[in-house]
Amino acid sequence: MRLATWNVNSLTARLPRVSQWLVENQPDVICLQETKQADAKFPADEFAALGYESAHHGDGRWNGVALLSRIGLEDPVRGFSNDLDDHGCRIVGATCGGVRVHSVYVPNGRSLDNEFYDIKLQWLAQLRAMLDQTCKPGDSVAVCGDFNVAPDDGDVWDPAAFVGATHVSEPERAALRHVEEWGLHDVFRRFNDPGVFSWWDYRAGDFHQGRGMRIDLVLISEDLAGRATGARVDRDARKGQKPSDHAPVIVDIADAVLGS
DNA sequence: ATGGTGGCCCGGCCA
Repeated sequence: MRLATWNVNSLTARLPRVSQWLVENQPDVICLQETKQADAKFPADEFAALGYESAHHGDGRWNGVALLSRIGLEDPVRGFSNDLDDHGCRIVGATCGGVRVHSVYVPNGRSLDNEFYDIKLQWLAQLRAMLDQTCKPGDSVAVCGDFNVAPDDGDVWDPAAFVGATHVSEPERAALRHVEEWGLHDVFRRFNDPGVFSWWDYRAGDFHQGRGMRIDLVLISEDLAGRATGARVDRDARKGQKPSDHAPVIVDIADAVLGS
């Protein structure tokens, strides 16, 4: 199973690049964030022509998340599934090939003293609560998306530049760890050194200067993590004409237990 | 330099 996540920063602006990327990279499941589309505008037909079923959760101008799968897509749920506010279409889940997959776009937080920072912490707590309420230990689960949190200082180009800023603060890192402590593994660093990033600001040539962060995560349950065979960022997708400010993250998972 | 770039959609918000 090839599982990917990509914040596309407007699917309307990015559709040609996304379609081409699907053809070239052949993910079985991909989670998209920041589609910035209403459900009626989501190009389900174009994805269907490429072999993907899809579920989208968006109301227009901001946020918007989607799941695409070519290995089945059952029981889609838009929002948190427990009546908690997902603050503008930030989570969609479905069962794909026996794995309960969630595409998430965690609120940015803006700044430590901003009300949206508290909403970010609450949102991560709600994500954990949703897992507790809808999934059992032992289930195959993936939570993939733009978490707007760099898990540790090795996921930031210069930790000193972010003192007092969001994405690196201890409370949000703790909130992310609490999600992982449900039973999810961030396997990326098993296959990559520190300093491999998934997002670079559009401004000031940050991408070409290597000033990025790893905030796009693929979190997978124990059974899947034990079968992970690789993880990478497709930096090429951040290059060229009209890129998203995020690059796709890909994790490959073997179908059977390795070495047995 | 308290900026910068890009998306939405046209003045200002959001990242």
